[in-house]
Amino acid sequence: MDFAQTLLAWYPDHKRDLPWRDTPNPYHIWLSEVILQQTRVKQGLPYYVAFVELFPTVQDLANASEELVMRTWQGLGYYSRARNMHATAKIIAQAWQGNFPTTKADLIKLKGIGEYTASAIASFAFGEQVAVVDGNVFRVLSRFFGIEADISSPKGVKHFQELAKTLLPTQQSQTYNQAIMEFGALQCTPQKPNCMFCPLQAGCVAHATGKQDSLPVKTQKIKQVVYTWQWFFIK
DNA sequence: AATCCGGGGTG
DNA sequence: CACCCAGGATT
Repeated sequence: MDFAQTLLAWYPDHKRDLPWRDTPNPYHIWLSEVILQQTRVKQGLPYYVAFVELFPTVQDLANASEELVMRTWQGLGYYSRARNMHATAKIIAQAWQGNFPTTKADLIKLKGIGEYTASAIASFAFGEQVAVVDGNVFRVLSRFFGIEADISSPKGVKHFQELAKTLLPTQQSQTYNQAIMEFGALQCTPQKPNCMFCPLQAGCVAHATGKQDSLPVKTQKIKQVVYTWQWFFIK
């Protein structure tokens, strides 16, 4: 069984039951994707529930006050996500008559929707044949194929995006995209991946070479936050 | 290409 | 404390 088929077989028995799964509603999918940017599912889930409850449709979000939108986002961080989301809701409500753009090409033009999110919405909501590449996918691919391209450089990112394209199955590409991300989140985790019980173990380069902990390669300037005893005196 | 944006969990 | 999280925008 090849890479994609193994993940497709693994997925049904392991996937978490999340409210934005198994829905074709592009508005709900978009909400979840924006909320989950650089945010763990456990932290984002209650915010997703709150947004759907307060703003059932994209028109409702568009018509909401900036103050209410920001207040609902309060505590999630990366606040430009909320401002961009609100602006994009207005664009979709007006220029698109409340109907989401249905292609990655059109989606990526919207504020707060980049390469990843455009691909995710196009795949999950509209079944477009595009590979979705997020932090989970970088990790799974770099380990399984033993790729040491640096994911903090545009060149490295491109390398993984090209590889991801070649792996995309012609059938069930949408489910496959969700499967590989879920696999990265639950099985091929950043620290202490569960290699002992892994359906991809036999073909995994990182497992064979013991490089699980050094992949993916990500070189980045470490921002040094200095904590000193002086803080103690700040009242 | 490098920086910035952030709260929260993990080892 | 260092690193990471369903990344994107700006410089």
